[in-house]
Amino acid sequence: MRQSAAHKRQTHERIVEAASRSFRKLGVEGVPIAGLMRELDLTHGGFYRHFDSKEALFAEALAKSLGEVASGLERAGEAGSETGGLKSIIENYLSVEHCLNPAQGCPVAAMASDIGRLPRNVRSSFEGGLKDLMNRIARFMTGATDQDRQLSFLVLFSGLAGALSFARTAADENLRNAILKAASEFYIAAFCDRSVAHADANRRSS
Amino acid sequence: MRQSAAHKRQTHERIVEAASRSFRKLGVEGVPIAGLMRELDLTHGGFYRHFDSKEALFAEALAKSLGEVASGLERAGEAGSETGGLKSIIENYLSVEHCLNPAQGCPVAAMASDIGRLPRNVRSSFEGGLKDLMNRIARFMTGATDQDRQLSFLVLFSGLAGALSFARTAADENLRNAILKAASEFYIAAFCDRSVAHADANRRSS
DNA sequence: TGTACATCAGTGAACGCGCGTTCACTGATGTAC
DNA sequence: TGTACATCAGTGAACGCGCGTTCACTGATGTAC
Repeated sequence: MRQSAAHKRQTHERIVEAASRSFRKLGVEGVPIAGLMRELDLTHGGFYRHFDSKEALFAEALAKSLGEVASGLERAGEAGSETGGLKSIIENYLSVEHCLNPAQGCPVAAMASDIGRLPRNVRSSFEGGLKDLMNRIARFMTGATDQDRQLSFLVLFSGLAGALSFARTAADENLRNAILKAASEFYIAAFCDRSVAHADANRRSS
Repeated sequence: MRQSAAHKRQTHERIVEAASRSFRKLGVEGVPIAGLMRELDLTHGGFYRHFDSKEALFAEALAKSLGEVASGLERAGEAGSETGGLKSIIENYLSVEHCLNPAQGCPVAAMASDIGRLPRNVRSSFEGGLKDLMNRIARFMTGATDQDRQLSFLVLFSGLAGALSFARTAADENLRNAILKAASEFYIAAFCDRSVAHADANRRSS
């Protein structure tokens, strides 16, 4: 029952899509290939017509979800452009909705520790996707040079991911929401209002 | 070959100690019980004389490492008290050394995503340890009330953990060090120098 | 103090299970003539 | 346009392995007399 080339591409895409959601929700080890394929009404044997290994799928799913996050943040930034865009980006990232839906959210917040333990070559390809993200969003940052804005973005992004990831560890809903709110206000004040502290830090480091 | 009660306590402690290091380095799934016991020149069968399950060990190891982090940060804060303490805490947390040694470092930075996926009861006990940590370190924060200082601490702590965790995903050493440096300078500027932005955020949230 | 017995920390084989990966096979699709 | 053949996406059984956990056993330690 061979399928057409177009159908193969579609199946490949469906696997990556489902994997990217499951990995974010359950972690790499929490997603068996057989289960993933069953979810798509396929059997596990066919998996290796599409990917060399589970790790290769993970790398591809990670890249895809990182690209989606970039698009989402870009959209949020453009939608809120009358207040500089960045405020919308921060509020969007630290929303209760994002916190409650890791499967559709940022892979860094959902899997930072898993990514850190990956073999070097996979981390390098991840770094590529990350630089794309950085280049698309850095324009919303304040800062004199491109490099300033890029570094600022990395600081902000890691802080946002840390806050979201941390909020998700909270068992108590009130604590979780308090963290999201406080972090959101802090980063908006630090990076949007006048970015005093932040500009200082950059100036001193140069 | 029954051992004395004192010897049992000592063995228990050795297992927790080795586990807390291995879990931080390799993640929960990366540490088989048999391997852990072998590392201590024991066999895996005896494990269940000490713990109900692997998960119970994880909870205990997590609590222990969280307590050690609290002590380390407290020590750093007191050592650098002439500059307010907080600067030392931040520099200590975001040091290259901490980044390169997850096994001896902060469990939140090393395992945030794993913790978020834990069953609720384990997350609740983790939250207890976290509140201890918060209560010990919040005194180094600026802020009018206890609650202000505690919330500030949570924002700072999650940001630090995010930056460290993110730096560890970087395949490129220069990028990794740049993130650590930029984040360190940013958080020092935001929370130590005058804490302008931060005080603003707190004021607005009340 | 000595003796008989219960306890239980630690051993090592075994159980049951789920996982990533492989492979012979099927049959619809694409291609060469 | 029709026919013969090669390709290869997907199937489902199987392989090999490592894991968490259990269990009968051992023998030093603690306890009761």
